[in-house]
Amino acid sequence: MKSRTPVNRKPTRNPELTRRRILRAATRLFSQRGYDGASVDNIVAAAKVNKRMVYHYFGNKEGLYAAVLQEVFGRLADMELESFSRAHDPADTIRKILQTYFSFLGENPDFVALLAWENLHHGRFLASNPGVLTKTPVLQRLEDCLREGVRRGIFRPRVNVKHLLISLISIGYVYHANRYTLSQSVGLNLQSPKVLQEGLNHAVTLIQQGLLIPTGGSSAHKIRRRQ
Amino acid sequence: MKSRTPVNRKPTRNPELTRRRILRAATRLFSQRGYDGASVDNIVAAAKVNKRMVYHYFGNKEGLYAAVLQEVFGRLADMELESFSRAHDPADTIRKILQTYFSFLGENPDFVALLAWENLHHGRFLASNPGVLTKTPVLQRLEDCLREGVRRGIFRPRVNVKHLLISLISIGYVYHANRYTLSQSVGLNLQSPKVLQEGLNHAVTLIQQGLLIPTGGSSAHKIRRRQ
Amino acid sequence: MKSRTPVNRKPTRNPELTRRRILRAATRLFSQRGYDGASVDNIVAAAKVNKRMVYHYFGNKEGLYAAVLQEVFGRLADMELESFSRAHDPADTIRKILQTYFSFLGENPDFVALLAWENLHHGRFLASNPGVLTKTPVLQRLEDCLREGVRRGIFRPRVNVKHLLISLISIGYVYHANRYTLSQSVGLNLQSPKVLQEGLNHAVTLIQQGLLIPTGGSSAHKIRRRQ
Amino acid sequence: MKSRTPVNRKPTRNPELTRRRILRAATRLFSQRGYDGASVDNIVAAAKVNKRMVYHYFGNKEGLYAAVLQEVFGRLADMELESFSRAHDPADTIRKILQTYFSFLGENPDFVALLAWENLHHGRFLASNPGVLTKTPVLQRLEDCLREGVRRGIFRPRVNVKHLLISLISIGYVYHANRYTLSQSVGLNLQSPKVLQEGLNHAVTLIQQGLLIPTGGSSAHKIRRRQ
DNA sequence: CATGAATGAGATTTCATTCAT
DNA sequence: TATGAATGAAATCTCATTCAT
Repeated sequence: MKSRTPVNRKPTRNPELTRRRILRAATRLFSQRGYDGASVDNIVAAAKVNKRMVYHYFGNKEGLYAAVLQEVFGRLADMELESFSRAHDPADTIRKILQTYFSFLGENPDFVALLAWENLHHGRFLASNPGVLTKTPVLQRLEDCLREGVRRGIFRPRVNVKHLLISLISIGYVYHANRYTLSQSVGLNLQSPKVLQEGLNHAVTLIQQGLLIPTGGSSAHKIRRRQ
Repeated sequence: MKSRTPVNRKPTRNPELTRRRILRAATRLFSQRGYDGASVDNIVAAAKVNKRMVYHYFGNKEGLYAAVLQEVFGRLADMELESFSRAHDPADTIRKILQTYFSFLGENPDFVALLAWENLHHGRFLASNPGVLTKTPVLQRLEDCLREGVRRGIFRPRVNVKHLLISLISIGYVYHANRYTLSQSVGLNLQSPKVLQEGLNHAVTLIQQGLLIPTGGSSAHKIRRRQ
Repeated sequence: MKSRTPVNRKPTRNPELTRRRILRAATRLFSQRGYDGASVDNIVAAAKVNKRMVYHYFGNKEGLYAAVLQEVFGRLADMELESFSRAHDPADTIRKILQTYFSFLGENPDFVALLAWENLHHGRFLASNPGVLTKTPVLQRLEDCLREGVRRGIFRPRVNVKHLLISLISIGYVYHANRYTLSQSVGLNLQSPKVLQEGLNHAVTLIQQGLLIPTGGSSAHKIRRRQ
Repeated sequence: MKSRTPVNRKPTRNPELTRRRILRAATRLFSQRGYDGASVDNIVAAAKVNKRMVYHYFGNKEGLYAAVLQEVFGRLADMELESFSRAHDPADTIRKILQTYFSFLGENPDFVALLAWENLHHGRFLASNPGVLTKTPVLQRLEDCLREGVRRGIFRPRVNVKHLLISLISIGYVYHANRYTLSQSVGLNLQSPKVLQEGLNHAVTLIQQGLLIPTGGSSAHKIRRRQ
């Protein structure tokens, strides 16, 4: 049984702006420090809004985190819908996919970080918000590409498309997500754009080549039999 | 409404055991929840030791975290020294490296998680504890392997060994580190050992193949020119 | 992780309904959780009205509470005016009064609860809102009844009517207000209508009997002397 | 990932005293303001201890409340074991029980208040802490007393002992628990010791009388038939 | 070596209330 | 009349760390 007489100062009275400011600050801080490392206090200080507004617009910290994930992971979906629409020749398609993921990850460090946080939390938020991360349409595109490559007699048959997509994503991903540890253990400065470009070129060649029909050389033969 | 009747546990008086218990609990909790998510209280509760002991043995929370990193990242170094000792034929070596990293990451989820946390923190602890993660000896081994492959006329020349190592690590790493998000977006259950085995086989073929000298086929030619 | 997509409900534009909805929800929540336990947010959520309306119609939370008390305690006054109108024979009147209070309390758990809250708050609101709980007209009725009983030679003289009224109210009250603790300590399920009916019958006999002129028996004599 | 360097001032280092101080302050404040009305801040301020100690000793606010209930309700159990041990003559026993409850409630306003709070919360804490309020041993004592009274030919047979006990408790209880509202509606100052004493005397007479075998008077006959 | 009591700061969340529209 | 945005204070509880024994 208490009475409280709040003194108001100067309300912003711009709901959309308030919401956006919170979301933007939260995106930055969650991706930098993770769910536990970023406090609501940090976020509202960065967003320059009243703390209460987080609860007004997002319910609670988890709700805010979910909204951030939705927005950031939505960028991937948008990108995937935009790109990969037109058909190219098979080898080019492979290159295009690699390039596109590589660029996207490079330009969206928020995404890279949040994806990593999410995996570390065993996909806990994604599990409770299905639809935030959906099955990628690139899979279909890649399947068509592989089939076409085989039809033209340049690609090996029976390549598993899902595992291939994982390979394509992996190589790009690790350059950005594991920048700091890889720099140390491999001895390459992965912050450098030049090195990143080298990496992408390397990967394109490696994987395009890896899909080709093997030459009749004896050693190549040996390789295939060993698996 | 937890019951808080304090139980006077009698002192353990076993310094080495106490230390190990703390380290074990901390490894689990730090890898599960990260530095911020795991509290000293959580750790001592899991380790069933007195809280003060953490400060006794490790100075503070950061010291404990550093000790955990040292121990866990040390396993990688140990593994790298053990394996890759003697030369096989080049293609086999590639397979062996891939396989070894893949197994190591599968068997050391702590390592995978802590590596990810560390990257998310921009390698902050690794930077202040140099020597925890050193330049890998595998690089030399791989370089020898590549040179031998070229000498035997089966591998392409001018393959960048550092980027190749990154590729080798990447593919294995992502299967384990991005298990949860990849499962959703690609539609493969990466928890399944069978699927993991498929992934490894796929990767071995892809990369071995990717290192071969390309056939004289027109399309392959096109590929190389495009880069 | 509540979903907070705001739904723009269109204004009700029905002042009387809005007021009633607030009052109804507040009555329920205040009686369930007390003044401190029921928040304005709880109440407006239950009433499905805009929070500002509480302040519009009732000034503030205390005003709302006062309005609730007024309404609920008014029911007692109404009941007291309705019942006990015409004279019956004295013993019957006693029974009637007991029965009526008992039923009223059983049918108005809100009243029971708010009365208890009010006592726990040392009658704070009643003190600042005199007239909400007035001296009961039943007192006069009971006095007449006692006098008549004495005149007829069946009731003891010199029975204090105020204390008698307290006794009548007490027994009914406790069955409803202390339902939960009494059930445990006495071992009767006071939720059961059958048990409540037994209790009422028991009380009627006990008190009717208690008002009679004691027999000349030696033991009864002893009792009276002992006090 | 924050660092905090706490500055300690002057630890009390007296666990038993600290615990007692918290418990005493909590008992007072919970009984005065209820669970919701008493804040942990209020309690630690009154107890002059560090807030953290509440959580150290009692887990959380609910745990503290449970401990308070245990202590306060324990007083009733202690009282019940102490009193009512020796046999008196039946009428005296009735008086003794009434008197004892009346005194206990008068001397333990904490108990009265917490009992009321607990009922208002539908016995929520008692339900989760069974054993705090047990079936009273007075029941047995009262049963013996009734039987003896019947044997001696002074008490009516077939009086329900459980309902009688409720009656005995009720009358004493209401004088203390409903002091504020009853004062207003009946017009008696229930704060006054003199009035309380009158009330007790009234109740003793009423109930002792109510247990007697009814006289053969015609009106008394009518009463019994009406039920 | 080991214990658990003690601490101040800060975490998330809810409070009653007022503002602009 | 009605809405929902906005607010400062305070709620419960946890944090990393240090103290006396």
